Amino acid sequence: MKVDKISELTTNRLSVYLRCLKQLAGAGEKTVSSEGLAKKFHLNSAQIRKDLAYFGEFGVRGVGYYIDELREHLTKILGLDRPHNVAIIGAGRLGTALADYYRFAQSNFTVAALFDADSTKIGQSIGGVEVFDINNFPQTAERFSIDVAVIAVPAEFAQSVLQQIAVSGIKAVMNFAPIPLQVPESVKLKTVDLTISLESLSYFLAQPPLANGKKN
Amino acid sequence: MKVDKISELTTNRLSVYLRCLKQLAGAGEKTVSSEGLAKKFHLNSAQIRKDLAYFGEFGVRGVGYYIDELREHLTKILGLDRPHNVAIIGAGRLGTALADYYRFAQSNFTVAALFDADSTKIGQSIGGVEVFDINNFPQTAERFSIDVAVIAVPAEFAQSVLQQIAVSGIKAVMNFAPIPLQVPESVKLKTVDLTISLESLSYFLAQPPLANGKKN
DNA sequence: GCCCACTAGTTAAACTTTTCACAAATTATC
DNA sequence: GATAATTTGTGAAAAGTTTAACTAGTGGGC
Repeated sequence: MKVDKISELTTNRLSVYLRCLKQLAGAGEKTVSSEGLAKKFHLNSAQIRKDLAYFGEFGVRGVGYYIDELREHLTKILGLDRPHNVAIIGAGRLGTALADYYRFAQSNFTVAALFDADSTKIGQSIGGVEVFDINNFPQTAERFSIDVAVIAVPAEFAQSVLQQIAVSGIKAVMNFAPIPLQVPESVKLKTVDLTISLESLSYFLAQPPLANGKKN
Repeated sequence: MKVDKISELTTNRLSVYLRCLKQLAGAGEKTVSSEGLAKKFHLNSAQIRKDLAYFGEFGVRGVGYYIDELREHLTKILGLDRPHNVAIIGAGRLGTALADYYRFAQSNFTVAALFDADSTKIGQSIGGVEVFDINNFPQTAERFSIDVAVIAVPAEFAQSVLQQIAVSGIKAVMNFAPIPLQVPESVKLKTVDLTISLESLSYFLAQPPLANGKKN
């Protein structure tokens, strides 16, 4: 089943499937059916099959999926078979926390450099990662083979930082600044907005509970 | 336009609109049209109108929306007209970083308490917020009038923490643990998965750039 | 080697979300 | 007060996503 464009919803789920497979492999399982995966992790089996079928025929009818084999496929599809070097822009509270978080989440992502505009921070080492001058981003990014940037600066600086990142050829950016950004053609931007998430919970709390007990 | 259930996509956008309105108000604007908002923040004007119309007729035809008035409406709809007390479960790297982050993001959310199972952490004060024993969650949550909980514990503990939270009557939970959770009926769970976000960027990098320059 | 149980891949239907397009309402202008 | 210029609110179309149902392989048991 070949298709032009794969939805981001699908690729996000591939990450989830991969994680589930790791868990099953850890438990010593050799194969798993789409139904088995679905039951265990509260997913829909048809959706799993469909998501996987976009990329090839990985399963065996009557058997299911060989876990090790499917893990390899997904790892490759997601580009996790090679290392990625991450730069975090903004060595403030959030930036350093993210650096720490990703450093200890064992994965193919290495936080290779922090960047800041504050001269008192530049040159410091935070958890073994040096803070560089944001104005030298292009050279430093090249030196460390950065391919993913994380924006963790205050909202008002996010747009100009994004521009700086973009011109130095970075293609993948994760943004934590709570502000809509104008995204250059060349860049894939993924925004995580911690404020929106909280406010959406607040909305839920503000709703009058339904009298009939129907799910909201 | 009354409707049974409001989509979460809609309520998330309400947060965005509210933020845009704050910015416009700060710039001294008095009214704004859906088209004006859309242009300025890269949204779709019909969608803005529709999202707002779910909750009432806030606009004036021929004029647009009165910014102050609409802000008040949205603030109320999102339940941001009253304070919320947040508990963060897990006083590790991520938990403390989030506590810090939310403490300084000026908003109606106050991080009132941290919780952990590690006895060496319990009793400590981190950024002015005390760490309590997770086993006393129900009493402590009651004492601080907690209405939102944030799960920032390792994946393997997330499910049991969620259960503990749920039984003590908390209705809104934000989860940072990268694992699918079984959610009790009474709870609204919002998961933010920092790993999936990164992996989805990795997928993008792994894709061969399209020869015809079509957008991917 | 044939049948049965099982399960992937796929087509089609159902559902959700976004976008379009226009009638209805409002203000400014003459 | 009629006319033109706006701009909302909304019904309908379009696009996208999920779920269900079905077809076609696969392997084990006999």
